[in-house]
Amino acid sequence: MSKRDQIMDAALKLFVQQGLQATPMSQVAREGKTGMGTIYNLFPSKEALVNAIYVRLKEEEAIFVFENFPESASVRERFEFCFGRLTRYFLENPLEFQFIDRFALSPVITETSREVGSRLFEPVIQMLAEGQSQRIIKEVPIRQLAYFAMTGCSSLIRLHLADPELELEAAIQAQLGLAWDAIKS
Amino acid sequence: MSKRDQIMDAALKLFVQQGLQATPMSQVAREGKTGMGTIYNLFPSKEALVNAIYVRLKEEEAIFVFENFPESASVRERFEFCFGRLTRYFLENPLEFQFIDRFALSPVITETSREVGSRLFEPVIQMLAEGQSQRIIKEVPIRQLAYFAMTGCSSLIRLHLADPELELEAAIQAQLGLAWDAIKS
Amino acid sequence: MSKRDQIMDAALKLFVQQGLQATPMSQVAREGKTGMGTIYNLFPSKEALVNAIYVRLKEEEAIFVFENFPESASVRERFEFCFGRLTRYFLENPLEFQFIDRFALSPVITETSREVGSRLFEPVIQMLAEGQSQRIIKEVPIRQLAYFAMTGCSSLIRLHLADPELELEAAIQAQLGLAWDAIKS
Amino acid sequence: MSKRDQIMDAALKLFVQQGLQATPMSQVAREGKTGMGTIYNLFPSKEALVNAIYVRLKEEEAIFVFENFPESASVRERFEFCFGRLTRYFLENPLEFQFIDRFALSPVITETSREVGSRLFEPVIQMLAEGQSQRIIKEVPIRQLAYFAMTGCSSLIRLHLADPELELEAAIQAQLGLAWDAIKS
DNA sequence: TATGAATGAGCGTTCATTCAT
DNA sequence: CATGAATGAACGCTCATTCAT
Repeated sequence: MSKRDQIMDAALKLFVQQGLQATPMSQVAREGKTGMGTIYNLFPSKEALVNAIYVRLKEEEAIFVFENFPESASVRERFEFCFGRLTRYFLENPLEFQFIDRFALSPVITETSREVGSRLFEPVIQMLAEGQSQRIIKEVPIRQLAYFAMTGCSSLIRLHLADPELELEAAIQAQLGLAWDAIKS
Repeated sequence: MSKRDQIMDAALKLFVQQGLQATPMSQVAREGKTGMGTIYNLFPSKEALVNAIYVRLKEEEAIFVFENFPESASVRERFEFCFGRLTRYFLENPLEFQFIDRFALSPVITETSREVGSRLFEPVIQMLAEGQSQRIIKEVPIRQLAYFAMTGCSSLIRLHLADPELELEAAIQAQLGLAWDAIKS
Repeated sequence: MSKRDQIMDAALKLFVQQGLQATPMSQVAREGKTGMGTIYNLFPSKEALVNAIYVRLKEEEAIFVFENFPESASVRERFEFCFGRLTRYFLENPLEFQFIDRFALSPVITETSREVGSRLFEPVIQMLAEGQSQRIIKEVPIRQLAYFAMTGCSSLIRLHLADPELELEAAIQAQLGLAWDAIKS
Repeated sequence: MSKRDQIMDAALKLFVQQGLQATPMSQVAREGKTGMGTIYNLFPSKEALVNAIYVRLKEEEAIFVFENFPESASVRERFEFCFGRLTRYFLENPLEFQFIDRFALSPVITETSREVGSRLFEPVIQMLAEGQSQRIIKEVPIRQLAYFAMTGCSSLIRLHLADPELELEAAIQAQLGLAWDAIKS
């Protein structure tokens, strides 16, 4: 594994477990099995490291969610595909979820980084638009629909983190039902 | 206004605008028009101040949301009452919303403080349970329904903060529709 | 008991038990059952309080040591009288001993305060001078003799504080023997 | 000279000249020609620095006092050797003397550090025991004798610090005479 | 390129002192 | 006179960042 990845992985774990400011760069170096200098050769600052992790996570998320995306399937099928994938991705990668959930809105994440995150929405937006033109989806501003569905998705993962006993498979199906019923017209 | 309130108000504003760690206690003192010592006479540490603000906001939120709550109205009416109030409260108090939204999951907020926040859910949980026994609400674990609806509510406020142009009155109505359609059976 | 004495007694105890800088004036006020303001009405500063205690202790010490001093007894008898009294005084007043032992050389004690302490030496010096002219005492600079005998006296009390098991009456007699044999010609 | 030594030397001087609490760590850094961080890389806290200095001084003292110690010489000769060396060591190293004299009994010096100091006594204790079995030394508890002689030794150095005019060589000889006459039977 | 010892600005916190009551 | 809430300068300590090796 590259030094770069070692550092990002160590930092991801520590930032989530301890918080951003409670994690000194020296600890990131130790856990990442590198020296301080190496980190600063690869990332100009702590803030840059945080942003690099954010962007990488968003990219991985997008890749996972849209891999084998059935472009020509029905709106309903596409909706369930991508929200199902998203939910599963975060359930299996709790560190990644928590990082995004907790730091996305923090001022350390720059506008530029946040824009990368928006890319993910594009196919969703398009799908919802198509659903609206087919009169399958409610006539509500698309971004409002998208936000609503995606934060609904986060809520399940937070619930799971708070209570790991939860019967997951059923919960995921139920959650997709809630989200779809919310937006379908 | 009491010193205590001056300090909490100044801190709330600064913490949201600049972030927790980017706000030195000396700045809180200056904005709160007190000396550092006064803060530390009232709050044992910075962390305690953050938690005190969190708890106060949660209490104010609960008071606002459940004031004149129509206990004997229909489930649908009660649902719209409290989610409508919650949405309006946060739309009118963006600082309060952002503080809760951003710091609730941070490790500085103690479990004890978080429990205060849960109190707020109780009447909502009860309302949903009643709806389920009347077969108006889906047969999905109640906490899942509650989380889903409440984070859906936050999503509108985040949307509004990102894009203040949004036509609010219509959006609130739409949002209540989304949430209700999600959970009704 | 006067406020002044309450404060000095509380401060004496706390300063010895915790150290000077580890004892806030607020704690002195609390233990002395007064307010902060009262302390500052009676003593202009913390330093002044420390010095006032030092001077009072030195005066009490002198009074105790020279009470009923047998002015016309032999040099040997006077020697044993005053060193015996000094030893006993500090053995019975360990707080007082520790305060003087530990803070006398600290820079908080002013030259002026220290001079008060020297008064105590005068009759001792005079006694030693008389002993020298009678050829009973060694021909060594008198201050050297006096210092030697007095610090020897402290050593027994430190020993007692470190090991309270010590058989005291015998130790005091032995100590007087050591000191006398040291200085006698 | 190592950073560690630079820091300890600067701190020794400042602590003696100004007192412990009157010396900020920032001043130690400045005088020691290092940054604050370097101090805290080498010593976990100010207290640890004080203790490290104490232990180092005690070790240096022991080395100086017992170098070329005539193990097989007479008790009298050994007595004069080590008390003579001790006296000279402190007369030549007044900073070192004052540090030990003033802080040894302060609560910042831990029990652990103090124990290091006691090592120094061992050969002295043994020598006195030997003297007692030869009936040269008084039948008084050995620790009492040792304490008496050693604090007697300090008294000369304090006298010298108070009055640097003192004719030293004669005073040292006189002092050894006082101490020996005190303890010999 | 990789390292980690060195740096010092900046923070949270304390506490001697004041002064309105 | 007695009080103690209010003050803010000053301290111990941390940690992001640099740079000589």
